[in-house]
Amino acid sequence: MPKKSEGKRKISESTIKRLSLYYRALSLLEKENQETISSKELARREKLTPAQVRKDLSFFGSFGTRGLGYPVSELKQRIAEILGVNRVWNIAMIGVGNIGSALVSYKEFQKQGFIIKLVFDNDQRKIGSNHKGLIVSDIRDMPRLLRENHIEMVVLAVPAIVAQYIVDEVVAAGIKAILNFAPINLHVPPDVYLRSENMSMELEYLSFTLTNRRPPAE
Amino acid sequence: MPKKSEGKRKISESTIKRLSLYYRALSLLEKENQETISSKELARREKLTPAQVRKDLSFFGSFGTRGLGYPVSELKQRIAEILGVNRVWNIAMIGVGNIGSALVSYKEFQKQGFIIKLVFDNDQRKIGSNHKGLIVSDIRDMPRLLRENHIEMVVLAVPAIVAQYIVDEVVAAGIKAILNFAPINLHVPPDVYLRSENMSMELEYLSFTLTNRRPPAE
DNA sequence: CGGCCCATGTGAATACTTTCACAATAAAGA
DNA sequence: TCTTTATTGTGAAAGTATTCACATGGGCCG
Ligand SMILES: NC(=O)c1ccc[n+]([C@@H]2O[C@H](COP(=O)([O-])OP(=O)(O)OC[C@H]3O[C@@H](n4cnc5c(N)ncnc54)[C@H](O)[C@@H]3O)[C@@H](O)[C@H]2O)c1
Ligand SMILES: NC(=O)c1ccc[n+]([C@@H]2O[C@H](COP(=O)([O-])OP(=O)(O)OC[C@H]3O[C@@H](n4cnc5c(N)ncnc54)[C@H](O)[C@@H]3O)[C@@H](O)[C@H]2O)c1
Repeated sequence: MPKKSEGKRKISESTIKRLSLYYRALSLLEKENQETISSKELARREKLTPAQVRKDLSFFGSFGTRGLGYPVSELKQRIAEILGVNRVWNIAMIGVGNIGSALVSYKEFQKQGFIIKLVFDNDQRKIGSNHKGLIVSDIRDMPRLLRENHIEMVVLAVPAIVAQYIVDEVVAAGIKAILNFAPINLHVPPDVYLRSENMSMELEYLSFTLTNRRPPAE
Repeated sequence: MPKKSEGKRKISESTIKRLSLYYRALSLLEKENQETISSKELARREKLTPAQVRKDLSFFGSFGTRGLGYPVSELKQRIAEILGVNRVWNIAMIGVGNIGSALVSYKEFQKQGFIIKLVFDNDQRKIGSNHKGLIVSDIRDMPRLLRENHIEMVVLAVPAIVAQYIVDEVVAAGIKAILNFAPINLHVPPDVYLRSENMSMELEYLSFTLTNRRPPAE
């Protein structure tokens, strides 16, 4: 019997990220009609250890069969439930510039159930224009439109200088989950979940490793 | 005396990422003409603990003055050296679609010393066209052009299905650092540094937290 | 239907990261 | 010059995450 709805299971960030990896791997395996997969093979594909895979899954229950492995479709379905991706999420994009447009054009999000229903900007030339089937709304109508459209997540693609201001408005409108692309440290109340993508940080990470890598064996 | 060039100092991924945060914070402080900053204040700005800040910096030397704090400009300069961003890095973008174009248009990378010198595609309609002052090159000329232009990092913005193939070519051309945007697990030799940005994973993380958050106090 | 095989599930051990707590010490003011 | 004050730098402690290692038990073959 799966031991769900227990006390305060504290799941680590790394475990959640790995669940995303497992989910992606299982989706591929399902397409290939593979019926079961062992922790060993799943670990190999994602460059992890078999124990790591089993431990991660064990936080949520016992999904495998000893001697056999995990049933691909069933495990995929269970992870979808855990991640909350067995449903549709309505999303609003704020800022339809370079990165905002690229994200709106990206059809994969929609396939995964992340539906961009609204896009906002404050540029009069953009408001009212058609972006991949979506009419750009005026940022001033945001609070009302977010509520009317049952938006639960917001993606922020505005200049860093206005990002905190916009976040405050988004929070005031009752949104609890924000994905931010502006390279700035944003402040939100504790009940609002904020994740930031920072591409410069990744480039700096590469810069660090290239700069500090062990010199090639002499 | 700073204890650099010691044995096998193993710096953790989290420490390196925080160095990026400190660097960004120090750049802002420098603009505001602030001369010194304490670990306490730096920690407050980046939502960390003062001990964390001091410990991170202590891996690389002693940069502060007891009773006073750290000299802003000097510390910024030292972190730039540690991260390897006190210089210019030549970058090639592969794939000039939605996301590739957005990144090429982004002027901040250039300001930080990450210079996109070449862009590649395999679409005949795109090859030869002008993208923000850069002529799109034919992917078939990649190995030669990467070498001729002293490219040291490659950003990958091609469809997932061709990503492994392109990575193999990039590795064969001698590149040791790759930033990948395709949502797929790429395999590279151990001396090649690969980082991946996965936006779906961040959305799934938000989905997880919204789904599993403690219910509002009753 | 009995026994062997194999991979799970999980406590315990290990490894890694963060925080604590305080001695050391530079600056500033008396 | 001496005292006070503030903040660093760092071992040691506490807290997390990962890996080990093996008992457990379902599947399958004979
Ligand atoms: N383009 C990239 O590749 C890239 C990479 C990393 C980070 N970023 C970050 O993403 C953000 C957007 O970058 P971009 O290149 O798309 O910039 P951009 O200037 O092309 O787009 C920003 C958009 O936000 C809109 N905007 C400005 N103020 C607004 C407001 N108050 N309300 C609503 N909309 C407003 C602008 O009209 C514009 O359409 C920036 O913070 C940038 O630093 C971009
Ligand atoms: N657009 C987004 O917002 C977004 C978000 C997350 C991830 N991604 C990922 O980034 C990658 C690119 O996405 P996109 O939306 O820009 O796709 P896109 O189709 O707009 O662009 C891909 C580009 O790569 C080029 N290309 C294809 N095969 C090539 C080859 N063999 N050699 C050189 N160039 C080749 C295409 O001609 C095209 O210009 C994809 O892997 C996608 O999953 C995109």
